[in-house]
Parts: sequence; C-alpha cells; structure tokens
Amino acid sequence: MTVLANEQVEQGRGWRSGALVERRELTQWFFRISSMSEELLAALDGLENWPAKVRLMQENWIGKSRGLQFSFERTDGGDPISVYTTRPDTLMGASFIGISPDHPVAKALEAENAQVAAFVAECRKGATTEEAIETAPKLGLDTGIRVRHPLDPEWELPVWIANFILMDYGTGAIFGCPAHDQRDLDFCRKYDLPVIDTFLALDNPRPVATEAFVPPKTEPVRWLDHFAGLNVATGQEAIDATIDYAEAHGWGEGVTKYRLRDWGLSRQRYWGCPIPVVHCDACGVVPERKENLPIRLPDDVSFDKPGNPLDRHPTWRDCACPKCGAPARRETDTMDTFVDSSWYFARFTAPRAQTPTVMEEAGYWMNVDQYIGGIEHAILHLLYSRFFARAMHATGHLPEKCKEPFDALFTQGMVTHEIYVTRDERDRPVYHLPEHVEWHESGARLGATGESVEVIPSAKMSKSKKNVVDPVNIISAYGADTARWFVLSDSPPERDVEWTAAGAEATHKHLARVWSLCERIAGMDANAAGEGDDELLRETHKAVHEVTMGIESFGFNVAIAKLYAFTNTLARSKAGGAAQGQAMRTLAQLMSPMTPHLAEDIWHRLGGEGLVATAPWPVADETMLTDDTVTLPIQINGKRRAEISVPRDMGKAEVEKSVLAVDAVQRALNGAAPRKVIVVPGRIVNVVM
RNA sequence: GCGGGCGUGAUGGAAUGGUAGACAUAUCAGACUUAAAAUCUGAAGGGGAUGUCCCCGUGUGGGUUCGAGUCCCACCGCCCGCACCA
Repeated sequence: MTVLANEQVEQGRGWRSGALVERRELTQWFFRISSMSEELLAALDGLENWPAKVRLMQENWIGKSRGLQFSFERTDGGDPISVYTTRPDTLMGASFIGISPDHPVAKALEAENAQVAAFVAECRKGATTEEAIETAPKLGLDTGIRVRHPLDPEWELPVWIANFILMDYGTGAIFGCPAHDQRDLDFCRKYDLPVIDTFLALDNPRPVATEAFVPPKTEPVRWLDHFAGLNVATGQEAIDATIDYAEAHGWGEGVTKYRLRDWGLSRQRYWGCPIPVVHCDACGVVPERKENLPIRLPDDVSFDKPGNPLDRHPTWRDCACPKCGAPARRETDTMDTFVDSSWYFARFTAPRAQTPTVMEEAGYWMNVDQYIGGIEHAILHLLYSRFFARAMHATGHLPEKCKEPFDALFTQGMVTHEIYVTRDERDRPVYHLPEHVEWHESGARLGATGESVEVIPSAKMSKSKKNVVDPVNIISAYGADTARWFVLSDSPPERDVEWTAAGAEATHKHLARVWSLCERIAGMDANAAGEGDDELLRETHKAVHEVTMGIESFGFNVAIAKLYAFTNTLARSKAGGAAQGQAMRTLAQLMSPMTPHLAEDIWHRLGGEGLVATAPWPVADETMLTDDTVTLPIQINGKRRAEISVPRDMGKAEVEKSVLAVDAVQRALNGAAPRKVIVVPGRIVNVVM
C-alpha cells in the first residue's frame, strides 16, 4: 500500500500509477492545536505589524462560531442524533437531517446494508480536500431512519447521508433548511424534499424558489410562525432568541465552536523526523526516553518498493520499551515537515546546542523582527508557528515573550514563469527548465533534441514544475549590482511578478551612466561653488527622504524610481564641484543597499571616509523638504483647468481670491459667482459652479 | 464551493480621497558618424483642434463625494489558500 497526498490524486486515481484510490482511516498522531483556538484568535489583535489580510484569513480559518447543539430523537429508538447549527432560528424550515458518510450512524448502517455500503464507498473515492468535497456534485441517500422534530413530536424528518457534510466540523450531522441555505436547497430540489420558508424579506416577501434567501444576519426580516414569538427581527436576534428558548426549555444548549481542527502530523513517508514513540505489547504506547532523542532515520533504506521504507527496514523498528525494557517496536510514522518549519527560527538562536533551544539565547535573539514569506503561508505555516511557540513556551523551551514569534510580517508576491512540458511514452508529464527551451517560429522546442514543447501559462516557480530561473546568467553577464538593482526595480515586492530578464541590460547601462557621472564630478574642483548649489542641496535632501521612506516601507521599486530621478537631476545640475560631490556621495549611500560594490567605488573615488557600508545613513533635514512656493492645480467642477503658483503659507482666503482672478476661472464663471470654492492648502483648489 | 487578494498606456509599474500614467522598458524621431553600434537630445494614453483648447480614459455597471484608480454595492477575469505539496 502507498499513501498518497491529496495533490497526487487525480479523478480518483493515483497521478503516476493510475491505480484506483480509496480513503482509509489510519491511527495517527495529532497536535492539539484546537486547545489554543481562542488564544490564537484573541492574540491576532496584538499583531499590529502583520498585514490585515493575513490576520483576517487566520480569523476565518479558526472560525469561531456560536450556535445551538441539540439532538433529534429517532423513531426507531436508536441513539439520538446530535446536531450543531449556527442558524437554529431556521429550525421550523428543517426538511431533512444530513449526516456525514463518516458519521457513526452511517458506519453502523454500512456494516449491515449493502446499498449504504456502496454509497459510502462512492463518497470516499477521490481526494479529501475541502475543495473537492464542496465542489463535488451533491449526493445523498435516504437511510430510512426517521427522527422527531424537537418542537413537534408529530413531525418526522428523514435522515440522509450526504457527501457534502464534513465529519470534522460540528457533530458531523446537520439539519437541512433549504429555504435559507443554497446547498440544502440544491439537495432538496434534487431529491424532491420539501422547502419551507421560515422568514421573508420585508420589502419583497416572496417564497423561495430556485435561490435560497440568505440575507445578512443584521438585516431585519419577517418571521413566519416563530416558536419564540418573533415577528420582525434580524437573523442575529432570532439566533439569540432561539438559543435562549432552547436552553429555557431544556432541549438544547448554546455552544461556541471553532472550525480549526487538530493538526494531523503523521506521515507514512521516510523524509521526516521520526515520531519518538514506542509500541510495547505490555505497556502500550510509550514515549521514547529524552536521552535517546533525537531518533534518527536509518541511512540504509530503499525506495524500490511502494510504501514506507521504515516499515520494511529489517532492524530499525526494533528497540527496547523505555518503560519495561522488553523488546518493542518504534513508531514508523514520521512528522509533517511543517513541524520543522514551525520552530527553525528558534533553533537558529542556538544552532549548536545539545538541547533544542537555550532559553538565554532565545531570550536575547528572539523575536523575529521582520518575517518575510509568501502569502501562500498566510494560514498553515504562520498559524502552526504561532501554536508551536506557545507550546514551546509551555514546555520550557522558549521564554514568555516569544509566544508570538514574528513581530512584523511582510508577504512577498510570488515569482511566476511559464511551464514547459513534454510527455513520456506513457503520456506522463516531463518538465523542462526554461534555459533548456528555445523559441522558434513553430513554437517552443527543446534545445537539445528539437522536440516540440507544450507551454503552460505562468504559475509560481516550483522545483517540481522546473519553471525556475537561476539569476546566475545575469550575474555573470552584468555583475551582482546589476542583478540586485534589476530584481528590485520593477515590481513592488508584495505583488506577483512574471519573471523576465528583459531590462537587465538597460539596468547595466544605467549603472554605467552613474559611474561616468561620478567620473565627471571627480574631475571638478571640489571646492568650487556654482549655479543652483542651494537647489541641488534641496533636491539631495528630498532624495534622502523619499528613498529612505521607500526602503522602510518595502517600496524598493519606488525607492529606485526616486534614485533614477535624482540621478537625472544631478546629471543636469550646473552646481559647483562641492555641491555635486556632496550630492554624488549621498547618491552612492542611497544606492548602496541595491548596488553595494558600485556604491563603495563611487564613495572611494569622491573621497568618502571609510566604507559606505559603515558610514551613517544620511538624514534629511526637514526644513529642506518643502519649497517656498507651491503650484496648486485649479479644478472647475472637479476637472483640472488651470494651475496657480502661490507662496506655501498663503491663507485660504487669499488663495481663493488669487484663484478667482485667474483667466481660465474668469472665463468659466462667465461673470457668475461660484457656488463654492474648496481650498485644500498645499494641494488643490476646486471651484464649484 | 468557501476564505483572502489583484485588475491602471505596447510592457513593468507610480499616485496620504486632491494635476492619473512618476520612474523605467520597448518604440519612434533628431544629433554625432562615411555607416552602424555606443552615447546624447526629444516625442509619446486614445481621439479631435493643430502653440496655450476640447472630449474620452484606471476590468464592467451602478452609488457616495465639491472631487474616486483609491470608499460602497453588483458583476466579469486572474491569482493565493482550503488542513497529506511544503
């Protein structure tokens, strides 16, 4: 048997072998991350330097909800079926009970009923992703079991097994209310179950037909025959009233649930840390002794057969029970590699220590000041790490202050590239590196064999698809400075970017221009004054300000744009050698994060002291950043029609007077008085007529 | 399907609710040159008028506002995640 990952399952078959895939239950190891659901949710508020979108995604992932849990009595006297619902207010619209194919009731039936067994087997084909489950066609099977409605013992409801109900969430059973849930409605229309409205819109009270009526919970609606006596109320008010009613009458209770599931970390694979647990016939499952940790993987394994090599290794499994010393067997499941990525940063604070961490070192180096990763890690990796840090604190491996390990988070975009594929003799995909592909008039071909290549649209670079590019070509052709500047200059780092090397040459030319500018300035009299020295000084301070702001806000492309602009300003300046030398040295400093080598050369050439790398970062003088006069655009009815130059500190009334005197404004007004004049000091004027 | 994003010239992109297209690439024109390359200068969102003016324009359709690329609603397209890719 081989265990496949979700992504290796295609249409119910293994992606390589084509063998039919079935889902089986395994006994596995879990981390109880769900015990920290509330803590992980509440602490999101404190992560001020994380992107709001990531916090929101984690909040939704944890998925705190309040709802009603109650049971339906079976008419056959079997165990009641417990359901959890966030919309108990729609209970009068129930038309069936749905249970997961993995629900205990379904399992009991499976053993004795061939039809149920076949249906459940059908549901268990294919991948287990939430996406696969939710997008699959809705399938159901009436179990024949009937339950009583809690508010009306005469009202019997059928129990259906449905493939879209997840065993992992709530109780694995729901009541279906087709009038107010689209999935339930689709299901009821398909299987001809009744649709009962429980509330109608105030403005357009029509019964539900093909589209479920699901207004926001804050919108008031009119209730039909609500048991708790509601007439017009919002969904939220109705939910609260229903929970109170159920609790008062003793047939249900309000509960808070989280969508977050425990973290299944077992992998039936070789590449992962062994789970340090021993199975003993006498003592059961026993943790390995601390002094025997870490358990190492054996080196002598083979991958020539399917399945987990640890399972068939001749001796690795054999060990002594840590408790009684009798011969025992090691656990052969290994850990999810997410386990490693959840605490590597803490290990880095004491990489050679014999213990996992050293409190003192962790206390000194942690937390991570600025964490950078792709948005694809927004949920799993970042949530697991937050959980792990708390767990490591609880077990004495990290100090209290490390519970949130990443002070600031920046989510960089992905670098994408086209994917190049050929097919082998069994029609399986074979991927090729972009550097091995040549473009001809007839399309893309392999450089080596001339074989025609299929081109798949851009996707994030990944080793498995081989759509990766090594910057070494740019570096060897133009040098590291050019490569760094080029990579940083084009796109904002948080955005996805299609990789292209076009433009690297132009970058190289620009850097060459900067160097010849430096040479020209080096030839000037370093003490001479010139025309516009003050102006250049002012521009220098502005450049310092803007470039610094750009770098600090991760706007590297904008910072580089300002460097281009400042370079152009300097190249055109008629200022003297003193001012130009000063400006050029400052330019070198501002460029140094992107082009460290060139920056040092310029610095040295123009008599800078020591190294740019060790010189203090330039600081802009606030008073140099503003000009004495400003140019204000003049809008008439919101459209730009003219502009006016006024002293920076001119009062609103005076600005208004000057604006009304402008020809274009006079012409537009045509003798009439404006209805309103809006003056935003230093920015804009809008004349409304 | 659910959750989160993104959409601006030929291209990458800029723009605290305040002059849309900064800066750059590619392109075109000019200078230099016997010529080309390199270099330098300039043009350039679309359309009309052709020297200072007008109309249109940030995926589509509505809305809020004196003013919307930016905020709100609906839709379209693309991307990320959906717990065993990591």
